[in-house]
Amino acid sequence: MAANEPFDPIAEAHRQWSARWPGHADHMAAITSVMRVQQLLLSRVEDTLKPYGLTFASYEALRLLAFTRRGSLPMGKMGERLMVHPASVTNAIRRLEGRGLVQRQLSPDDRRVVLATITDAGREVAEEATFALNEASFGLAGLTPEQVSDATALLRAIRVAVGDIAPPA
Amino acid sequence: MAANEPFDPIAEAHRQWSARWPGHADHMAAITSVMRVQQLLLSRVEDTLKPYGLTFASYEALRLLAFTRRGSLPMGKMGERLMVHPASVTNAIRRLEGRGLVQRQLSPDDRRVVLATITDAGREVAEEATFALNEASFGLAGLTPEQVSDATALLRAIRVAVGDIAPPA
DNA sequence: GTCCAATATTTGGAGGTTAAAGGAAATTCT
DNA sequence: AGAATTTCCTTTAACCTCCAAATATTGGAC
Repeated sequence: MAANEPFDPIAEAHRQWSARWPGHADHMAAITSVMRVQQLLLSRVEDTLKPYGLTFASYEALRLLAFTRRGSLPMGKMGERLMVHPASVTNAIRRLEGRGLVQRQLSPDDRRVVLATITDAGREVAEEATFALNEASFGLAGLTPEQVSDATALLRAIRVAVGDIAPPA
Repeated sequence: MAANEPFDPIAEAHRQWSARWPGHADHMAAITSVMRVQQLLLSRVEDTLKPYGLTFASYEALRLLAFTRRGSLPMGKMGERLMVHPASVTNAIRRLEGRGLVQRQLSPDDRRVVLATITDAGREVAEEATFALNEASFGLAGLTPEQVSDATALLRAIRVAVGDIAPPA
């Protein structure tokens, strides 16, 4: 995966773009860089999670449940917090349920609602996986703390520009 | 998709993390931000491409072919340049071939090699889609040029830290 | 009381990604 | 030559994402 070639495909694409549409090359390079870095970091994180039988998506669902007081949340709320489509939540929870890390039950208050509840086994796996991820610095060990917080700030600016979150007060 | 709620799930997750594992919260937030921004930008780009019947993956394949002299490239080379798994290339090219935007033939020099060649129709679609993406600034219109280049530089630092590319000389 | 509209979740389908396995062709070794 | 290895590509199998179309339940209007 990590080719470490002396050749950078993104830099090459930027050259091509500059030669034809000079005013737009930087935007293209930025988008492509986001895609590439996401791919690299996801791959690293999933390597760390593999021993626990979790993908990043299922880890996030489990972690979210572990954070709540009662250890349970309606499916819809999970989709909001994880910022993914409801169908993705259904999918992830179904698999976790199959492994006994989560249970599902209809809400007594509103029987349209499905409550996902983390089990003791689920809490244990979540705790161990979290330790492993923290230990690995989520794959960002090679960066300085400043680089990490600068990157987060810039990404937050993009989220604001795109309307994902409100601008800072 | 763009909820624009007064509530930021990533900020909330960062709070939770800080309360338990203070030294690792920033890494977690950085990773999660990369994932989220990738999702947002991909969605915007694909909205722009939709009228042309292209996804971002297939657009990139088409654009890559259009950049070459003869308009053709071996499948393997495409995987390297696009930084994706060979199976992804097979997939993307199969679909493009079905639409008549690309043709496939065995290389006369080495019959293990499959050459993908862009057709005239393919060049036309690539040109139009590129115009649309440039016009939309790849979804980054709300950012200053400095923010765009800063983000790209920081993402390049991450790629270096992760071993994706060599450090600058 | 009924009926209709909104809400919550699941299902099915199209695409994308990777890993693993297999066939065919080229290359290398003996 | 002949055999073994390597390379290139495709296929299959998991998973993830989203969308669109059911289903079921609630709640409000009449």
